[in-house]
Amino acid sequence: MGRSPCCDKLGLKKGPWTPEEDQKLLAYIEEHGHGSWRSLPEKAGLHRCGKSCRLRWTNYLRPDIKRGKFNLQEEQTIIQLHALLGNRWSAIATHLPKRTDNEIKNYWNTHLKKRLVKMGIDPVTHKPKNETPLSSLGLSKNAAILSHTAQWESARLEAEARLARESKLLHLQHYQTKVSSHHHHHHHGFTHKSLLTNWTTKTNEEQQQLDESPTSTVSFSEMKEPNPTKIEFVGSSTGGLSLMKEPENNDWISSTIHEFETTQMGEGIDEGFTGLLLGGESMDRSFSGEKNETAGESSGGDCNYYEDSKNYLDSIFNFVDPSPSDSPPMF
DNA sequence: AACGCCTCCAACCGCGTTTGA
DNA sequence: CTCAAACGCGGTTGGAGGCGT
Repeated sequence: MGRSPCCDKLGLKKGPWTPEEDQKLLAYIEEHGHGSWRSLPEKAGLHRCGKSCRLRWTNYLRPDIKRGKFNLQEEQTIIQLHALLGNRWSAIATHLPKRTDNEIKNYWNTHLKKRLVKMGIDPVTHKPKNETPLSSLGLSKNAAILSHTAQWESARLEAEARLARESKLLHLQHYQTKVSSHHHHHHHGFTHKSLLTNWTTKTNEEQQQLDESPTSTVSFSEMKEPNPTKIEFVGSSTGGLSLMKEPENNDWISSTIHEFETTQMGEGIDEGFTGLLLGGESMDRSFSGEKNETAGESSGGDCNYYEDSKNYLDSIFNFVDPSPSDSPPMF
């Protein structure tokens, strides 16, 4: 089957967007919603393909995007979720509602991945590249646990993605009736705001709280879910992680996350894992600057690497499995 | 000033999945 | 059920800007 023509059509513009184009797209979506991306460019008077418009909107023009530097909690969340989910940027982005998957992906590739590499940690597996010294520190068991958990999470993610899609659909219908009846009553002047970020209907107060917090609580409890198992997102408006909770059989994961939040985020955010990985300049210093590393092992490089890697892994393991004795058998 | 190298990120590309006729 | 169109995702690219020489 052939690919869809998309931008192949002659006369369609590519490359950076001009302010005029942004304005056209913004004005059109504000007025009509995006509807079909395919037909949008023509209606909006843009000489772009729908794909390009969608990308511009979702990655740049959307009014609910938080721009600028990632804070510590966001970095921490990305690293932890990446350890669990891998390069599933859109899934990771659902837990950082004001960040786009593209932004997270870029930030990972340009910053976070490099940090891990400098620590001697494989950014793909989140394991130390040289297992041997760390194995002697008793980490191999934890690595196995993490690997198992990652597999489990991977399967769980499929369900999450399905739910998200279904939820999107439900709320799209809700939105389409709403947008025609009451325009321009939201703050920011975008009636579709909540639809585009969190798919659930929220009160203004709830939405305001979300706007001010790094991450948000996303609840699926309102959904007409055909699956009898109740599934919902849990999290705190004070930031940190929001992961899906399946009370029937996976309660320990959410309690694990909750425990992680209270121990890692609530107090001592500069200590341990956070201080280690997310300490910004201090971190960069301890793992030597971009250009000055190389032969300078004199400042105790290797020992610190192993110790730091151990702390890093411990932190992730604490996140996914803080108290193995209390955890139910997984398989 | 000129040049080369590097970093960053917006945008593109190609593919898998979903939708709907 | 089939198949083309549309959508959404993840990988990759290219150009702008920063920095050092």
